[in-house]
Amino acid sequence: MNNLELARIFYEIADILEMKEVEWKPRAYRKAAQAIENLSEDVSEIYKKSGIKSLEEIPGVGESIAEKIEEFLKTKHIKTYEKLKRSLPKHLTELMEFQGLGAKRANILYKKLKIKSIKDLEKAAKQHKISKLQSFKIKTEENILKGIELFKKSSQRTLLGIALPIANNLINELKKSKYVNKISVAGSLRRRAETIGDIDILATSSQPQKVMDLFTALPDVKRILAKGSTKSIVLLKNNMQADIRVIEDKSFGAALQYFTGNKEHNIKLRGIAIKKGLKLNEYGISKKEKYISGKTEEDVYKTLGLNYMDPELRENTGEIEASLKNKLPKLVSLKDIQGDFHVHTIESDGNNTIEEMASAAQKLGYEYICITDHSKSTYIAHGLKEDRLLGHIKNIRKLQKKFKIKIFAGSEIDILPDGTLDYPDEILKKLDIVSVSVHSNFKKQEKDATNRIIKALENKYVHILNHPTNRLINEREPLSLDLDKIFKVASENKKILEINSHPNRLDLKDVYIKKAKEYGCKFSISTDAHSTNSLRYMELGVSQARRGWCEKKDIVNALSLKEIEKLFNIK
DNA sequence: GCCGTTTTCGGCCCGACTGTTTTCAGTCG
Repeated sequence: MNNLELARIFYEIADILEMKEVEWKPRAYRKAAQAIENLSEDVSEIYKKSGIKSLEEIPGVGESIAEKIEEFLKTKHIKTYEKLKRSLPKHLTELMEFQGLGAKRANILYKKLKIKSIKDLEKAAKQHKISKLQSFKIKTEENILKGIELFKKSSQRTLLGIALPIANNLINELKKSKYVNKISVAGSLRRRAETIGDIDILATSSQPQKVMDLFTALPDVKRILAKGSTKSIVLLKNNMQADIRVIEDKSFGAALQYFTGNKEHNIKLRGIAIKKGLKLNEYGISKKEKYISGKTEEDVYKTLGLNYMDPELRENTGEIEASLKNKLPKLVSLKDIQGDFHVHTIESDGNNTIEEMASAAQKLGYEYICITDHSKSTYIAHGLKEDRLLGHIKNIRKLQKKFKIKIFAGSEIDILPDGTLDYPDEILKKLDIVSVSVHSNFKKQEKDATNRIIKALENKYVHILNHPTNRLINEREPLSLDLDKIFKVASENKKILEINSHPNRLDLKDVYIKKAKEYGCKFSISTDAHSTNSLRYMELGVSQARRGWCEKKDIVNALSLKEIEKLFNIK
């Protein structure tokens, strides 16, 4: 749990140094912060291996930052940081988070008007003090006032599951135009990050201006934030920002690569290009001003001596190195998925019947589905007591006769605070597939919380651990867990970890999936659907599995029905 | 402050848009 705190500190150090007009260091601190943020292992674990030396192996971390990490691990403080913080007013770096204000202009505002926070900024703008400054005119003041309204509303990133359909809608609208040739989403959305800052769209056209007009007039648009000849930015009605960029056909691949990012991935690619005497930008790869390639992303990677890599991998977490060694994973895809192991019905807190869920799953082309209603302790969700569960199982067996799709009888069983399960073993024996979840006592200390889950995983009837960390994105912190220990136990006991596809959950999350995979764990990608519509969340879970470098062989519900029956010993 | 198959010193991604501007700096992604 040190990584996020350290990343935050290093980002702030970067901001403070930038305010002080220190050159280059801010970039170094940001690079290190980003690397630490994306680690799949806690820095304390890395430090345990061989101290400062192993810390320096983190890309972007050198001697000085490694020492600061050590200091933090030992004392929970970093003296340089405390000192830097004291040298500026408390909230000053908050100004840099404001759209349109960077270090330079924030600094001017502070020096000339003593503006130290967003609150001060709002006050000064309302009193028209800003437009009186020599280097700030009326337009800036207006933009600040507009920006404040937005700043209050939308400090949170949007869930992937919400942004994706909105973006698809925008793209479908634009596709209708004869002026739009090729079009795609780019950015973090194309990489299928769990949350999205803004929607990036890339298109090709011989008439970019027409596309700008079209885009800024779409029905979802609330306000135009910028409109140029090849690039525009709008604010959507749901307060998300959407950007479009239009280029020529011959640059589509290069631009798509460029705008998909992420930033660190791109910087590394450009480094590779430079070493080969090439220049890489959004228009293509060139040598001495002469265009070489850029029509497709495949061309771009090939020219750089790399294999094509799926967007979900492009986070500069080893994919470029893997590509150079021809060791990129062949990622699992939605069409590999043969069934869903986690769905609810009206018997507990779902909205549809067993028949409706089974029939919807059959329509998706699945071979099997597992009905997993809640166990008795989740009384809020009408969890089933033993007698009701036995009746439920009987009902499932009876309904099977009406369906081609295999309906497994399962249950989402509570792991009680002491690690025992909500049903006794005699009941578990009667279920085809046993999956277990934590639904209470979220605040336990790491040791207790970890032991609670490990005890459940050691039950020989348990097959799957659902939403392992129990986080809700933007809402609830994950359980405090020693995940290394849990992954180790899961792997040794051949227990399956769920990748929960619900937009709010996406749990396990990408970096932990990758880590668990290294421990040899297998995964089930499930929707936790409470209605037939939500079965479609599967693509979100698959995208996170892909971000965790999973191949078909890592995913249990990519197995055929026969293989599943063999795996779970179901007769 | 970091980094190295051009380098242990001297570089550090690069281009669009806005407005502070009329030839350029600041900010963003």
